Amino acid sequence: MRTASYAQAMSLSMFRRRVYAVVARIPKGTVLTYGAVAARAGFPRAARAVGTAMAENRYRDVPCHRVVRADGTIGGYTLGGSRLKAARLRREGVRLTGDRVIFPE
DNA sequence: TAGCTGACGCAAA
DNA sequence: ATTTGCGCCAGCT
Repeated sequence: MRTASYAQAMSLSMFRRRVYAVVARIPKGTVLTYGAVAARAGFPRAARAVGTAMAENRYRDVPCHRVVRADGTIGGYTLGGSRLKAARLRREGVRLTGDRVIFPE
């Protein structure tokens, strides 16, 4: 099932609360890398764990498709595959070349 | 407590 | 451009 908001979730670890809070604020049309999310959440070396947290995200207000790899490649997308993830990003205005994100400056 | 598993990151080959 | 290897870490068994 899919809860409306991560903020209402009652049994999330502190790590995931912070991570989801960061992802929830990523503006439409922009992206952050897994590592950047980890750093902003206060766990600078937990990029990998952020990936796991995204893979298990169940909240509508956590736009996990806006989190991509540091080298610009899309990264995974449990619901629909990286192909759909790229499509959603393009639809939001994110610049891509093939399946690679073009980071602004 | 000890292992194992990934929507990762990065350097090296 | 790819692939491999290794370090990292939270979460689960």
